[in-house]
Amino acid sequence: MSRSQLRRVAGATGLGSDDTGCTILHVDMDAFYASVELITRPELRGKPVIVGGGGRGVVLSATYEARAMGVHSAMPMSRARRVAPDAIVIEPSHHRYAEVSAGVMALFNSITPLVEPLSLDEAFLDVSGALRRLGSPTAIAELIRARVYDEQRITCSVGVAPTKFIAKLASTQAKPDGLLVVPADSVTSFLHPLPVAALWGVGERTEERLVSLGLRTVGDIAHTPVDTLIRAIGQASGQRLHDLAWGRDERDVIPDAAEKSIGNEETFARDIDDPVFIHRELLRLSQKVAARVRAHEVLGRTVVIKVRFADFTTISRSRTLPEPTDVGQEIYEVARELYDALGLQRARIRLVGVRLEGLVGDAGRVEQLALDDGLTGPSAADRRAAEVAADRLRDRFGHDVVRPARLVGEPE
DNA sequence: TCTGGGGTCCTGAGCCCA
DNA sequence: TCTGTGGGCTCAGGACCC
Repeated sequence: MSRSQLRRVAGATGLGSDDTGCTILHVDMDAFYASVELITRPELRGKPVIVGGGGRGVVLSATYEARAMGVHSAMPMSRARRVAPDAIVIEPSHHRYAEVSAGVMALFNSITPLVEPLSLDEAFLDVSGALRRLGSPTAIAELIRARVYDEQRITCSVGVAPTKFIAKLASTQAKPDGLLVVPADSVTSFLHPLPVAALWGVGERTEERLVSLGLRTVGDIAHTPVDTLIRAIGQASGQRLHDLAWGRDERDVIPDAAEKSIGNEETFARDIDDPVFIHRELLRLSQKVAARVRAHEVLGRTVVIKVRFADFTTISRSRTLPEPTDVGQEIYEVARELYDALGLQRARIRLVGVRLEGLVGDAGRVEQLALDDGLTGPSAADRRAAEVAADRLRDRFGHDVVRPARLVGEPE
C-alpha cells in the first residue's frame, strides 16, 4: 500500500461529503520548491528549510518547520535568516521545479483535458467529463493526491467545489496534505466567517479600506449594498467582491490561455547610477524578451520599461509601435529612448525591466520595407534573421554561446 | 525590516475622432 | 463653422496574485 492511501479521507474537515455538482478541483502542491528540494536531499526532512536567493532576494518557499518559526514566502531573505537562524538555506533550482511541474501537469491532463495551470505548482481542473470514467469528484481528488505522491514524492492539497473561487479557498484551508469538499449548499456558511482578505483581489490596501468601513468578514461584504462597495473600492472591484462574497463565480476552467504580455526585469546586487550599465542591461533584457516572444510565436506592439529607484519608488514608460515586433534590437531601441527621455542625472537605480504587451499571433507578420532599408545598416528583416539564427545556436550549444557584441565579456 | 520576478487587471487622464 | 459628447486608444500607475 502506498503512503498516500493511508492519509485522511475526503470530507474529514466536516463540511459534508455531498460533492454533487462540485466538478471544479483546485490542486496546490504543498511548499512546492522546498518539497522538490527534499526529494534529492531526504536528510533534510523534518528540518526548517528555506528556498530563496541570496543578497536582496526573498523567500520563495519554506518547509512547514521553517514556517512554524515565522518564515513565509515573499519575506526578505535577510529577515528570514534573522527569524530562523538555524534554518538551512537553499538556492532555487528552477529547471528542476519546471521538470516536476511538467510531470504533475501531465498527470492532470491524463485525468481531464480541462486543466488551467495558474503557476508551476497549482492548477484548476474541471472534472465534469471524467465522472463516469473515474468516479465522484472526491474520488478523483483522492486519486490525484495518491498519484502525485506516488509519481513525484511530493504532497498536494485539493479543494473540491462548484466554482473556481471556492475550490481555491478550500485547498488553502486543506493545507498541508489535505482535501476539502465544499458542497453547493454549504458555500455561504463556509465563506461568510472568513476574513475579507480571503477574497480574491483583496490585498493589504483593499483590506485596510474595507476594515476602515467596519467590514471584517466575507459575510460583512455580502450584506453591504453593492453601491457602497463600488464607492469605496471602484466599479469593477466592488461588484466582483460582492459576487464572490455570495459564492457567485461564473469563470470557466480555460486550458491554454494565451499570454497577454512577456517581460523580464532585473534587480541589481547594488544600486546603479551608471547610464552605460543601464543601457547594456536594457539591451540584454530586450534580447531575452524577444527570444521568449519568438519562442511563443507571437509579436508584441507596446514596449514598456520599468525603473525602480533606490527608495523603491517605481515608474513605467511605454510606447506603442506602428507594427508589432519580435526583434530584440527594435525593442531595445524603443526601451533606450524611453529610458533616455526620463532625463535622469546619476539617479540610483535598483531595478530595470522590459516588457512587451499587446501580443498577437505571428501569422500575420508584415515585413516592413522602409525606403532606406539596407542602405544605412541592416534591415529589420536582416536583424530578425540574425536573432533567429542566434536562437538556434543557443538551443543547440547553450545559452552563452552567442550574444550581442556590446554584451560580450559581461557576466550574465 | 527591507522589500524578487513574472504576470494580470483596473482606473483615470489625455487625446483623437465621428 | 462651432460646440458638445461619447467611444476608443494610449499611457502611467497602483494593486494584486503566485
